[in-house]
Amino acid sequence: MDDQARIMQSIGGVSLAGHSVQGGMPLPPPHGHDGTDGDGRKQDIGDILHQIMTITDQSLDEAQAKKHGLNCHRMKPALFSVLCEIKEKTGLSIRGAQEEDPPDPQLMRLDNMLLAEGVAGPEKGGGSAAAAAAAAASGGAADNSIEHSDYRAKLTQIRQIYHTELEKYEQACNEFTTHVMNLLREQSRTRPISPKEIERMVGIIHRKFSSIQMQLKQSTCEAVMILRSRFLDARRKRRNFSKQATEILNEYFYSHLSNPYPSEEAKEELAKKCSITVSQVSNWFGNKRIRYKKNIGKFQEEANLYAAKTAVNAAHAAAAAVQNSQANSPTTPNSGSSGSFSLPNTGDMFLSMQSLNGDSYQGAQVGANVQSQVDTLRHVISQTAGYNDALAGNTMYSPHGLNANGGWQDATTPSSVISPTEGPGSVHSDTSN
DNA sequence: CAAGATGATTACCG
DNA sequence: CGGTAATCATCTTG
Repeated sequence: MDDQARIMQSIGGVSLAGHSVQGGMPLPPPHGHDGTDGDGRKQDIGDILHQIMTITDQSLDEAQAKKHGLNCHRMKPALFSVLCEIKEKTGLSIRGAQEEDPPDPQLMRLDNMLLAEGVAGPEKGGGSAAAAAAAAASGGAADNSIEHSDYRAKLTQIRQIYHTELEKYEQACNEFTTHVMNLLREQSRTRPISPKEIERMVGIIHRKFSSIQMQLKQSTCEAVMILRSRFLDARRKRRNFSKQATEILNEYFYSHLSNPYPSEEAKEELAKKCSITVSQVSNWFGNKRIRYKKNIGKFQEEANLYAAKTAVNAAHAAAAAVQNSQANSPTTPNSGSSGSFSLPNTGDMFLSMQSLNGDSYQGAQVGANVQSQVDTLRHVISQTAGYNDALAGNTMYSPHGLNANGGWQDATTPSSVISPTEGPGSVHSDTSN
C-alpha cells in the first residue's frame, strides 16, 4: 500500500510539477520489504500497466513526465524483461524461420566475376600503374597496345568508381547501423527492446545494404562487360603492320627458314624493331609458318626476294669473315643473325646444301646457326658460283627444313657436323676454287 | 564489290 | 605454355 501510494504520489507530483523530478524518484523504502506484499506488487504492476495504456491519452508534457516516472520505477527492469520476452516470442513466431539466409548465389557469381576481372580483390598487376607503364612503354607504338592500355585505363576507372562507391555504401551502412543502434538503445529505456532485437535489426540493415551493394556490383559487372566487348571489337578491327615491320619480319623469317621459331629474346627484339607487341610477333610467325607451309609455291617469289636481300648483307659479312679467317684460324660459329658470322668449312656446307636440295631432308646436319647461314647464302652461291643447275627443279628456294610430314625439322640438333649418310649423290661439284 | 591478304582468336595437342 | 590448324573479321586490291 505504501508503495502504491508513493508511486501515485510521485507520478502525480511529477506530472504536476512538470520536469522537476527531484522528489519524484520512486525509490523503494530503505529497508525494502521484499516479498512481504505479493498483492501489493500485483496491484503495482496492474497500476503501471494502466498508466502505460493511458499514456497516449495525455498531453505531451504529462506523458513525458509520467514516462520518466515509470522509467524510474523499481519494477521497471522486471517488467521490461517480461515484455521483451513476450515481444521476442511473438516476433519470432511472426518472422518464422526466414532468418539466416544462405549466401546469395547471384551475389557470389557477381563477386567471382568482379574478382576475375580484377575489379574487386587485391590490386593485381594490371592496375593504373601497369596501364601507365604500358602506355609509356608503347609510346608511339602500335595502336593495338594503345588500345590495350586504354582498356586498362578504363578498367581502372571502373575499379576506382566501384571501390569508392562500395566504401561509401559501407560507410553509410555503418553510420546508419550505429545510428539505429543508438536510437534503439535509447528507446530501450522506454520500450521493451532487447539487445537481441537490436542485433537482429542490425542484421536486417546489413541485408538491406548488401542488396544495394549487389546492385552496385551488378552495374559494375555490366560496365566491365560492355568495356570488354567494345575492346574485343576494337581488337578485331585490325590494322596491317607497317611495310617496314613486315619487311623486318619477313627478313627474319626467310633468313631462318629452316627453323623459323624466334626465341623469346628474338621475338622481343623483333617486336621492338617493328613497334609491335611480342604476341603480335608470335601471331605473325604462327600465321606465316602455316601459310608458308600450306602454299610454298606462292611464297617462292617472296622467299627469293628476301633471300637476295639478306644475301647481300650476308655476302658482305661473309667476305669480311673469309678475309678474317684467311688471316686467322677459323672462328667458332656464332649467332646466325644478320650480324657477323664466320663461314663454315665450305665442303661441309655444300654437303649439307646438297642434302637440303632433296625433298626428304632428314634432320639438320648442321647446327641451327650454320643452317641459317646456309639459308641466306644459298643465293649468293647459286648466283656467284653457277650452282643453279644443282638446285632442285626450277625452284630456287626449295622448302628445305621442311620434312616429309610437313613439319619443320627440329633444328636444335647438336651442331656437330655430320656428313650425309651415303654418298651416291655426293658428287657435289666441289667448287671450292 | 568480290577475292585475296592479313592480323587475331579459338580449339586442340604434346 | 607454345605450337598448329581452322576460322573470323577486317583491310587491300583489282
